[in-house]
Amino acid sequence: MNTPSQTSTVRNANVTAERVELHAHTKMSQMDGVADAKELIGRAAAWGHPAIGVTDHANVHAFPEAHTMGRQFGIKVLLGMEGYLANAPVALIKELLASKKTGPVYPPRREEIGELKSAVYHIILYARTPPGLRNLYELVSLSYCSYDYGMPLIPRDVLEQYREGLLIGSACAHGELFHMVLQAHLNRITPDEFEQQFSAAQALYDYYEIQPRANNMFYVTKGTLASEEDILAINRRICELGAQHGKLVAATGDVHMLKPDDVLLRRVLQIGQARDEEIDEHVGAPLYFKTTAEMLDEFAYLGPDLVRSVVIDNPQRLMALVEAFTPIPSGFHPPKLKGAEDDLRQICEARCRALYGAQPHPLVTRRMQRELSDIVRNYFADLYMLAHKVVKQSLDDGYIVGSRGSVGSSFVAFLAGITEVNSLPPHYACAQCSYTEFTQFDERGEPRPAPLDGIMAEVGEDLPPRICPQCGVLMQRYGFNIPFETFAGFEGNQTPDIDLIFAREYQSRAHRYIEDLFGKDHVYRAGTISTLQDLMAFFFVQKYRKKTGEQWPDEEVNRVIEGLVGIKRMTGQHPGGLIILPQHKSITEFCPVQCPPTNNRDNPPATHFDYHVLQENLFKFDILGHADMTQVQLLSEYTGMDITKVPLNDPKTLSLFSCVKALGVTEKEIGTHVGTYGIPEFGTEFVRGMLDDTRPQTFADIVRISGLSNGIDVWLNNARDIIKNGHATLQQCICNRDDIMHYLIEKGMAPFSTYKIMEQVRKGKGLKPDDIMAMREHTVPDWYIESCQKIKYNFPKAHAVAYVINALRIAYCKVHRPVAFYASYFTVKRHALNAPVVAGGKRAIRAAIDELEAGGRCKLAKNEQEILTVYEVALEMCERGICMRPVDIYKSDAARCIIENGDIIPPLCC
DNA sequence: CAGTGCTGCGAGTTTAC
DNA sequence: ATCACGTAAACTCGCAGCACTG
Ligand SMILES: Nc1nc2c(ncn2[C@H]2C[C@H](O)[C@@H](COP(=O)(O)OP(=O)(O)OP(=O)(O)O)O2)c(=O)[nH]1
Ligand SMILES: [Mg+2]
Ligand SMILES: [Mg+2]
Ligand SMILES: [Zn+2]
Repeated sequence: MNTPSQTSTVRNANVTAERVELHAHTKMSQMDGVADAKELIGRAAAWGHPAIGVTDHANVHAFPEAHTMGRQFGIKVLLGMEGYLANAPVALIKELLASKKTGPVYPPRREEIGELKSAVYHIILYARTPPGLRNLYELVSLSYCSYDYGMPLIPRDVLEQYREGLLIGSACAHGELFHMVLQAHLNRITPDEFEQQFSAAQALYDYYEIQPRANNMFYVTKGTLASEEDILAINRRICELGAQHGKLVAATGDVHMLKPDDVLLRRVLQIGQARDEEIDEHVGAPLYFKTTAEMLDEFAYLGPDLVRSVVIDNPQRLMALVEAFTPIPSGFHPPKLKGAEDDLRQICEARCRALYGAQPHPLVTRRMQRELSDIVRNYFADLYMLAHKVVKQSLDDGYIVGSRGSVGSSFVAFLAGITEVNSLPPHYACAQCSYTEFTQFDERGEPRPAPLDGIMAEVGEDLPPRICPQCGVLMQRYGFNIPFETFAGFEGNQTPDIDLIFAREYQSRAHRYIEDLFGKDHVYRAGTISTLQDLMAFFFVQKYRKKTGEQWPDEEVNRVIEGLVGIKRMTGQHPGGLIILPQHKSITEFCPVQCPPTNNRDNPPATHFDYHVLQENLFKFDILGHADMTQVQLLSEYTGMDITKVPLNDPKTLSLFSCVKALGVTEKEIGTHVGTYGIPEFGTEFVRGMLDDTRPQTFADIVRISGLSNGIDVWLNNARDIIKNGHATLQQCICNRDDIMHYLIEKGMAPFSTYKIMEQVRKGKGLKPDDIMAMREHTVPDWYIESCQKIKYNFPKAHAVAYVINALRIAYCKVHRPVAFYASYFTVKRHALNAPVVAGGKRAIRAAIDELEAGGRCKLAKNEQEILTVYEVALEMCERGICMRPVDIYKSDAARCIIENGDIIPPLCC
């Protein structure tokens, strides 16, 4: 027979109609499937198949990608799943689940499924209609949240309840119907019993599946069946039963890999992860995606008419039953808070009056009004108000909140207390009479021909002192000069998130507060999906080769590794992202949910899809934890000062970023040229090296260093060389993403296109050819274009400013309240603090450092690296004449350092 | 007293901001 | 000698410690 080539990527000319694969696993079939969804769907399209189904084990993770790929390749993709049907009454299943006396059901052991396992069958569930999709999402959610017994089960009763809109197939040899036919074939049940049981069971199904003989050869290998002929007989019998009960029979492949070569991938995967020697023979089965001709050939034994209907006609008829719909409803569906728009306006106006008086400077009013209208138009007012409420609650609870991310670009966010970053251009404001003066704009808000008194400072913190002309007092200095568009874009077409950081201890309380505000069923953790990466794939290959003794050429090793990368390992939870639904929506309209496993039972359930695919449709609020907040809080307690009120333009504090003098030690004593050990984000070897190279003197330049020191190829291979080669100064380089937009607008480019370029570059996607052309036309120099191409990630200026603010607060204490600084530092780093060594003083610390460095410093494990860093800070502390005492069982606190007579007493845990 | 199960913790891995 | 993004969170597994049990 003329079989079309497996590797052919073109439509097979020998058949007049093509089959539809109705049973296919992708890499999302946890550690089982090795077929990439894109490749699978691409191949189905290339072969001219009118559709393909995606049916992963117990999950629907692949839906969004599969749907997108279907569109891309112009082929219908059926959204389905191979579930675990639990053929037992819900009550019994619940009893089994509860039978573990105490504590969580997790983690269930495989062998514990015991008696239940015999009643668990595979079953194919397709979403046939939109309500069917919703039901499928409900079933997935229930299987993970209520019926997870090692595998997420779907009790039969529950399935009946959510039956509407589903298209149900009988699945593989592990399916219920196949199992019954097998029992009858082996005479383990009488024909009467079979007749009765089968009729009852089959009512649930829309179609029966038969599969190639190779899929089920394991029954022969294991000895359950005598020969291949038995497998064929069972398939013939299933066809008869289909005719008898008026159900379609479809030939399906139970695809687990794209092509024959990839059978090896699945074996490597299986052996790689096997705990013991239980290696399933079945895993060698050739479950690759089959052409129409191959399937016609395989099932030829059914006779010419039947083979055509099971391979081509029936699958096509089933495919036609499935309606067209998307896995996630389109549009942005943000949550609502009653009266948010008015409340936000009022809050902003009140704050504005407090800072800038009853008649604020026109620039201030204009910026506020422009932002507010944008915010309202894009349905963000409610989200601002939500953030405002969370911040307020936290402050009321006595925990400070830090700002983070691009929201700091919004002046309204500043007025609403969501960020500490004032994004206006640099200006003076009198605390007494509210007189406001911008250096770059006149009293009408128009650009000045020359800056006020020639003041060139780029941000408020760098402004020289100035006396209010009206009342003669020193004025406040504000403004970090950040455009709103870095957050909101130009046409309201992007959906940014809002990021807040809290002390770690408060993070979960903030989460709970949001749950209370919107109701538990409207707040979900963003879910994540972890997949196999290169390193583990390589280990799997090693293990396989060791077990089998096979030698492979390098290309084969690489092929297998590449093939294994991206296979789903497990699902997880986002570090702090909460998805918040509008009141009238339910999560299963968008995706299923799953419960947090093991220790995190208090966390809200997580979305089954990751945030990436939900981003355009639902709002995410990032409530992150950060040690900085804990440290600032501790510093306030140790010093009795409000650390958030500390001056940010103190020369001694700023000098830490360029020399060690303010610490009263020599470079030699502490082993570095700058004073930023222990200052968050500025203390690493890399960043200290940058500071040494650039010696920043101003707040603005420290913000630049912050941008340059975060992300690959921003400083090294990029800005550093540009400065060294004399193409540009530090101030002209791309330091933060806003710089790009600012520079290109200045060059005369259209604002929206500069925004798009900025977004591309900050995500590491480089420039499009069109962009490069446009940039050249506007006389953008080559070094600038190259720099854009290299950047892999770039901060927004607002984020850099927020973090520099925190760094400077901590640095202020390092200079002026050193004991409190070291006490707070060691408290936050207590997991890496070896108190006995540090209490031993300089000599002991030096010895410990030498010991760690003896084996070569880049060889150090991650935790050893952290311990080393803590030693370096400890050494500096000793050089400044501050001592750590040994742990004191009477005086030491459980978790934090205590200060007594200028000495630090470490916590008990150290 | 050995066996069992629960609990907490560190290491390793991945994702995310 | 080395060319470095910094930091937070979650999950799995294995192991040690401890209480309970037959
Ligand atoms: N060092 C470092 N910081 C990051 C990275 N990704 C994100 N951050 C920090 C800086 C971001 O401003 C902040 C918040 O991240 P987001 O994902 O919310 O992005 P951002 O707010 O910048 O932009 P957005 O408007 O939300 O798209 O977290 C990274 O890869 N490295
Ligand atoms: Mg953000
Ligand atoms: Mg974010
Ligand atoms: Zn005044």
